Amino acid sequence: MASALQNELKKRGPFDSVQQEATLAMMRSSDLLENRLARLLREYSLTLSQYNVLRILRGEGKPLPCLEVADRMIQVAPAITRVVDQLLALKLITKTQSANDRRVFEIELTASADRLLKALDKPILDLHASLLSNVSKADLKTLIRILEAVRAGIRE
Amino acid sequence: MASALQNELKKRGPFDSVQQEATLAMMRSSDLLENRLARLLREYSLTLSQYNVLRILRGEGKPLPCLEVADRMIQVAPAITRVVDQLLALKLITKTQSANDRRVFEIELTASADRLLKALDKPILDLHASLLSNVSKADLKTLIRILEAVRAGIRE
DNA sequence: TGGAGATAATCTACATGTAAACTAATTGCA
DNA sequence: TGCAATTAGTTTACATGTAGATTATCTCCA
Repeated sequence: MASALQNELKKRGPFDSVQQEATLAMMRSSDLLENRLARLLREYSLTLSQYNVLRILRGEGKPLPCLEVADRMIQVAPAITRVVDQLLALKLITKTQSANDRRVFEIELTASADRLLKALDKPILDLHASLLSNVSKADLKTLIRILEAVRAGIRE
Repeated sequence: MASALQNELKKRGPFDSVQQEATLAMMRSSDLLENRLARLLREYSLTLSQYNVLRILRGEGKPLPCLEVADRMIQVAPAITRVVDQLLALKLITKTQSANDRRVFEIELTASADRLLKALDKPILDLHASLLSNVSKADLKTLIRILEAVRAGIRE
């Protein structure tokens, strides 16, 4: 015999929950944002992955090993290898074998990448601002805080 | 001459903003959640896309045209065509040409899909609950509310 | 010192997502 | 009526993400 609660849930499918709704909301919102960002970057012949690698390297301000970059992108090693190859071909990074540990290859931005990133700053900033223009700063800070808790919980 | 504000921003790279931080937070959180869900679904030989199609069809409770399903997934038409083909091969859906409009193909769950979804309900519910277990219900509701505003703003 | 296990990165294979061009069918309107 | 524009869906081509196996190097410790 179905409970009243179960009957109520049936309206939105069995076993629905606020956790499920939140997860779907995050995935849908993120997809939309990714699409918009990718569309802007395409005008500069960059993919989102490529841009992220460049952004991380600039954020760090010094050369980084490949897998260090992968970690910060929640990406898997083979994907980084490919992106690094692409960026090398575009002469946006250099890759040098570390003297200390010859397994490690360190990645560094070229001057050309610095210029490209500089040219991208304003358009990217504007896009971010415009995409989230109808969300208050206070809400954005709340959002960031809650999402931090989400990620902390996922990684155990 | 650099302003005090610019100097301050330099700490985290030029032109950083709360909007940018929020966007990155959403994308990273969503990626983590997607990975976990995909991992669970793989045990049932389903991809996240396939599961989403099934879930949407069950939620609707009646047959839906292909592109109607695509809309709700923020997916592009060709991707749906492929997923539909896969689900057809797995005998989890049926596809019938509409009599009213012969351009339209309506998709419907099979009894086998109903059983599969039923078997998945509990594990999926548990996973969602566990992934977000350290976020309070109140925060989840706030999260959902803010994300709705985010999406409303993106679609104009 | 030397071998087992760990680590950085790559290679291969495959599934998925997106864009662009295309087909078939419908609608609107002149 | 009939043709232009629109819409549903497919096909093709290509870029990206993930898994699993592999290579090269390093670390630890018996």
